[in-house]
Amino acid sequence: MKKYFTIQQMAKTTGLTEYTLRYYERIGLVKFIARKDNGHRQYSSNDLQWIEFLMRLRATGMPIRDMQRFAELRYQGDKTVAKRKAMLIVHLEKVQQHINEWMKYKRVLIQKIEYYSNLKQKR
Amino acid sequence: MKKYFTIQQMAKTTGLTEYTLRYYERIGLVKFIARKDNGHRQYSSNDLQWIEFLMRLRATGMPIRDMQRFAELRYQGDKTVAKRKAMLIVHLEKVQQHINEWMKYKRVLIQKIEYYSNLKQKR
DNA sequence: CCTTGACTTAGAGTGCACTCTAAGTTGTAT
DNA sequence: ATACAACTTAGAGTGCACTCTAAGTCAAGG
Repeated sequence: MKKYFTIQQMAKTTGLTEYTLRYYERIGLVKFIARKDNGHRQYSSNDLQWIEFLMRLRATGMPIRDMQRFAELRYQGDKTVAKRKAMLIVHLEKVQQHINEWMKYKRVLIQKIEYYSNLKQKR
Repeated sequence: MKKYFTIQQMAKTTGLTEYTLRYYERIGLVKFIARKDNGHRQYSSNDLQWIEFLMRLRATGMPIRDMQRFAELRYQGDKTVAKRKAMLIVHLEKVQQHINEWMKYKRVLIQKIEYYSNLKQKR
């Protein structure tokens, strides 16, 4: 019992616009979306999962170019698993660095806020 | 014994380009940079600290518009401390949210990597 | 019949934050 | 003297990731 989605439903579910969904297809991030008799896209829940994964990669700052590379590998099938894994490991490291950086900046912010609080007490 | 920097030295120290340093002045993020007799900028270590703080705000995703607002308040002096503090508290919350989000995505990445590892073992 | 919601290609426009160029000036260093 | 490193204004260009428009087609539902 498979569930299918129209492009509009996908837009609503993912938060991407229909434009972006077509754009992602155009640039090869998403491929082989099933079509109804009338040519309308029929996204499967599998497609949804893939798009949501893409969204996470974007949200963690992966450039479109790299995502295209990743998608290309994915669509080549299981033989590229090692390469994809390697890409994700590299990306994970970047994500970790980013988190570290932001935590450092967070501390700076907290210090600044504390500094402002102390200033207030003095006057 | 004050230390002064030329724009070139500032560029090197901060990692910003000279263009960007002038641009930040143009849009009001940085003001009242001292000048030598010949009109050349003389950045003080105080200026450096301010610019480095601005860079941290940028690095943590604060839009230029908000930074302009913050800078404006700063240049209005101590009477705006409360407002600046409030801005930083709001920003801190965003930074925290962002860190949480990225940590969530990090876990997703780790799971995916593990999934790939398991796939490999099966073949 | 006509509105709705898809679809197509190709290309233009947007917003952000720079980044650079042009075309000139001025003062210091070799 | 000449090269160098600044400086100015004003505006153009860049790169990214969308976002939208034009101008048309097509098929089902009320």
